[in-house]
Amino acid sequence: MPPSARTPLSRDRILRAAIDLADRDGLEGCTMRRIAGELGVEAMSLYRHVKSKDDLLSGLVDLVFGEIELGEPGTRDWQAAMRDRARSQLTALRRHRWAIGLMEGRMRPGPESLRVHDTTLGILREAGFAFRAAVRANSVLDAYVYGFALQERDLPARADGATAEVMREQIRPVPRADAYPYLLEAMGEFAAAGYDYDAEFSAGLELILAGIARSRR
Amino acid sequence: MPPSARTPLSRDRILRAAIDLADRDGLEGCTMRRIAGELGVEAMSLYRHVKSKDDLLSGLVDLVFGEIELGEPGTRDWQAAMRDRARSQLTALRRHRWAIGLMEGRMRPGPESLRVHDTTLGILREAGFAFRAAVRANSVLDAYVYGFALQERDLPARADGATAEVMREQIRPVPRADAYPYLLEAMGEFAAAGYDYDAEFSAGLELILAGIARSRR
DNA sequence: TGAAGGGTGCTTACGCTGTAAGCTTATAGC
DNA sequence: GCTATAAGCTTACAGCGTAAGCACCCTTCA
Repeated sequence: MPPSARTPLSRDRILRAAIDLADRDGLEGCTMRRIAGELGVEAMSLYRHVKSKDDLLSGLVDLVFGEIELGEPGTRDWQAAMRDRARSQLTALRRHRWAIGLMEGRMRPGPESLRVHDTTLGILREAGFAFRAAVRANSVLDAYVYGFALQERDLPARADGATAEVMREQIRPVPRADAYPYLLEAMGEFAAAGYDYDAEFSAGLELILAGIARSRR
Repeated sequence: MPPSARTPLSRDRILRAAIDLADRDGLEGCTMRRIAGELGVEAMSLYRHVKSKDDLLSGLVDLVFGEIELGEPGTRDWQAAMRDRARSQLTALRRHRWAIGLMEGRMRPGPESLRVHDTTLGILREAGFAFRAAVRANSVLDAYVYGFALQERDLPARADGATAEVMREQIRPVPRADAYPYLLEAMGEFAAAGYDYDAEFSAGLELILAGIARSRR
């Protein structure tokens, strides 16, 4: 193959290949050799552009942060802004489920991570939140979004009949299945009427936004 | 060595050794060979008592769920009960930071996990929550606790001077450090006055509890 | 007393991982 | 056209989870 035919490797191309692979095969499917393979290259070649696997993961995380959309501080109602931010964040986490456990764990946050945190804080500050209150509101909302994404990722269940069946299956091996009456009640209900993740997310979000609004008097 | 001198292996002994190892060295330090080493045994011997590494992890997770303390449904004020539960859950997650990303991800939840979810639901139901409201309240609280634990785990920072220094360090490599004015403000504040995780957790928790109480009118 | 059988732990081996060291080839500047 | 530099490749190693099969001990029954 003529050398001109191959696009040169770059950190960006590597990260993009890696994120696609992770989206498709999960984090443990995203190995250096597979990423390289995807780019028609050997594993060790990646190390010219990436310090280590951990560095690569940091890059991926920052790419995900980059997908979170935020308005400008001071341009809108803070509740609307925070609502949009939470939704955008959830969307990004849904698109890249493997990232959920990684988002906050990086030793040195990338520029997109810094941007997100700074802007969110800014929105609250410009809306008149006292410093401590802004940090707290931000922390509570953030915790909620991550936690929700975590729950949602791990319930293999969507709200169809299969869900209830799966859960019932899980409970069966237990000595006395009726030892969990409330859980069984829940399963029956969901099997009958379904469970709408989006609606539940919104409901929880509104509840928290109201709590924040109220807590600053 | 005389055979009577060695305690026989068992699933329970293995899980206990593994949880200690994970607490000490983190999840990636907790390999089959190391666990075995801790017990004076070869790696493959573990497979007599544990189906796979994943099975072992499920066992660990259920052990952590087992540390979450809950009262009996119907015996107390639901807010007090949920507050205690959230604190107990956070304590368990702090003790076993490696577990945070694993707690909800198991394909078949163990008996302790089922107990926790059932009892929490029960507390709310017995306090008069409608079915959907109980599930929602539980989900929001759960999300908050996991999310908070996640944030807390990943900020290597405690609220001392080192924290601000670390964060400042992280921002430095960025083109224009003053591109993050709100973040810098936050760092300055925390460096001066500290950041109390427990207090922040409580504040967020109360905010959510109030939101839940209000949302059911 | 002895033989059979099952459970327990060990040995060996395989394919996978991240990555250190050093080599080779392509490119750019004079 | 020669040389310095960078980019990608090759080889190799230690460690991972675990499949297959062996060796031993402990129980049970004749």
